[in-house]
Amino acid sequence: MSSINPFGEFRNECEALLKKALDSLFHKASIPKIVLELPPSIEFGELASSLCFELAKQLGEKPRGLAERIANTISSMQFTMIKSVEAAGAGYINFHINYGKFADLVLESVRELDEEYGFVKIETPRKIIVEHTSVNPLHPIHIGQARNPILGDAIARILRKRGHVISTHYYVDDVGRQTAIIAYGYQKLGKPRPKGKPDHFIGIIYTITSCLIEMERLKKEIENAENVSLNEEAEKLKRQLDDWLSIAVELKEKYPKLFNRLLDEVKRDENPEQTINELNRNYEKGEEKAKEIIREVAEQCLKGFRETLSRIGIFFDSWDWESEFVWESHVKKTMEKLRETPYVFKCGNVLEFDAEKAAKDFNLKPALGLKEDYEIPSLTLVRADGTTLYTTRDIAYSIWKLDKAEKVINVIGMEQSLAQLQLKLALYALGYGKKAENLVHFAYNLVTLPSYKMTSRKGRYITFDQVLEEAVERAYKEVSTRSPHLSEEKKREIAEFVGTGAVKYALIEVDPSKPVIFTWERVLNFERNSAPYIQYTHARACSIIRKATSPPKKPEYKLLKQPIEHEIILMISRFPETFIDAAENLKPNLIAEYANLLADKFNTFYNALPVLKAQPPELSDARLALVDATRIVLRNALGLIGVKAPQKM
RNA sequence: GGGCCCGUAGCCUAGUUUGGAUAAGGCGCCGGCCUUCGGAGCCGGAGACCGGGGGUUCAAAUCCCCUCGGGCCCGCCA
Repeated sequence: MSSINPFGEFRNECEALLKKALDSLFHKASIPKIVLELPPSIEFGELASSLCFELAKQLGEKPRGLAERIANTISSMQFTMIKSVEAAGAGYINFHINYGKFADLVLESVRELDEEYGFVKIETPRKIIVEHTSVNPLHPIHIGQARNPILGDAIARILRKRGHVISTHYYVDDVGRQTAIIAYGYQKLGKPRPKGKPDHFIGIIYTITSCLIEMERLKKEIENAENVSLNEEAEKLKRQLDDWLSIAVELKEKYPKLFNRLLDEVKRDENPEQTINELNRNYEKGEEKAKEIIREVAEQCLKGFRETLSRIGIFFDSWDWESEFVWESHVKKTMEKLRETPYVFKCGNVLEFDAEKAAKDFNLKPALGLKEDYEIPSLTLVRADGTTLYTTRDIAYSIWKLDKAEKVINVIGMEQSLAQLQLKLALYALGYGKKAENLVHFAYNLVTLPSYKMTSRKGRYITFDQVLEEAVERAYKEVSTRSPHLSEEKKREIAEFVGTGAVKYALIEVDPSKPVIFTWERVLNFERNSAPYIQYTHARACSIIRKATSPPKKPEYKLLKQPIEHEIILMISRFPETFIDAAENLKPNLIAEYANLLADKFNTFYNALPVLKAQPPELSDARLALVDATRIVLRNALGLIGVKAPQKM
């Protein structure tokens, strides 16, 4: 006897009995929809219904009386998984589980299904593209961006286990002004070979170059503004310039050689702005020289990204280059089609998309959760010089993705909500409305630093590599004090999965819609961070199993009578429902929370009750099965969020 | 000015989609545990008018309206 969803079996039985009782007692019309809820405490049973409150209103009777009648009716019926049904409180009906039978079902199911326990498959699997990370190849991945790969990877893992066919995509944003700027700087330096990690090296060049370029640009604009005596405007620009000047001082101090060389080179160029724009135009055209230099820079960066991401077990099925969509005319064709719709208008030499009109014509505001009187800003599609903008190219890319898959989940920060909305509306305008419904913007809130705002353009950031390094280093010290007897190699290995696990957990445990303020304390304090705690708990369970002379031979599950044992069995039985919830609502944090709670309960059990030395042997065997099941569920849960479950640590 | 997101003990968070019983964890604080299988652990305690005000309801942290505080967006950046 085994079940992929043991708690579901209990739930079904309760529902069926409740329905039967209601049908026999009351008229169909007065019966409210049956919903069973999880009671706040185990003393109220494992499932409960509050429908008597509603029923009472309909019938003009007291809820408590109704609850008693229903409970009595059910009690006279036949049931298997239920121990008792009681009326309670002001009018609740509480269902209590028969733990003797239930423990048998739960523990046998977990141990039999093992690596598949909990992963209830969806009836209709779909082909889903999860696009995540997609950090621009200009600078290293910083901690503000690190929430993206971790969430994206967890979502992909969860949906895959749900039975969907998942393909993870990285969108390489190699087109645009910013890539032209870094390529410009790289070229001016004579294509230097990177010192250290390539993305870090590129990041430094990028910041210095864009700083120098911005200062040049601002100086000219200030001049212009003063010539036509726009004093207020000039003041504003001067403040911006001051900001960049202070950054220039920082950069010059940190990287004197690179800074001075780039400064000389930029000064020698009569019009750097023009050179950069030309490079950008040439790249969009697919001109060989531009291609060579920009691709070289981008590849250097991606090499660094792959290094970082593979360290934490994140890989991609596809690397999609934005430039390919330009060169292969996807963008051009999409633009041509879009121009034929009534939603594109000219503003000088600039092409604009009328998102507001599209939303109105297709009556999409209610469905998109927008107020009717909110006017959606228009989106610029093409610059005066004929080059395209990011979101324009993203329209073509989105169509490509939607052609390849039935559903597309884009993991993108919530600051891009408006652009994602405009993109979606453009798809409707193009006649892709049906497909656009399957385009999901998985938005997450920002990771910020308490002291200053991270900006990659200004080079003010903490890199993800730095965070991982610190975390692993700190874990190493921790391991060394706790287990000094281990070999150096072993210590390093443990430090690696503890440190990276802690970082992952810290970024995944919080609801993605909430902002996270990054502090070293938050990520590196292993006393408070739950990943090492859960890993430790798992290792503890493994340790007991190692010490057992044999697998449980004749467990007598009826002997598991302690409340904490019941709580663990119940919790384990609910893993499948938690998994479904996390998968259907894209909430990886539920898994993190679940694993932590299960670990808590297991540690309570561990401290209170003996396993191997328990008497009689049938009880010892039953507890051993409980330990084994907990081990399996902890491992399966950690696997969903990409955290290693170690046998020892 | 408009739009979106967030607000729960000193601090970090769960619970809000689908309203139900005593608002749940962790950190920190106070007091205990060499109890056998791993102390990255366990047990106990103090600590919250769920940002504020109205409303709907038998029932509101949860739904509606107003309001305050913080963040983000409204670019020929991405």
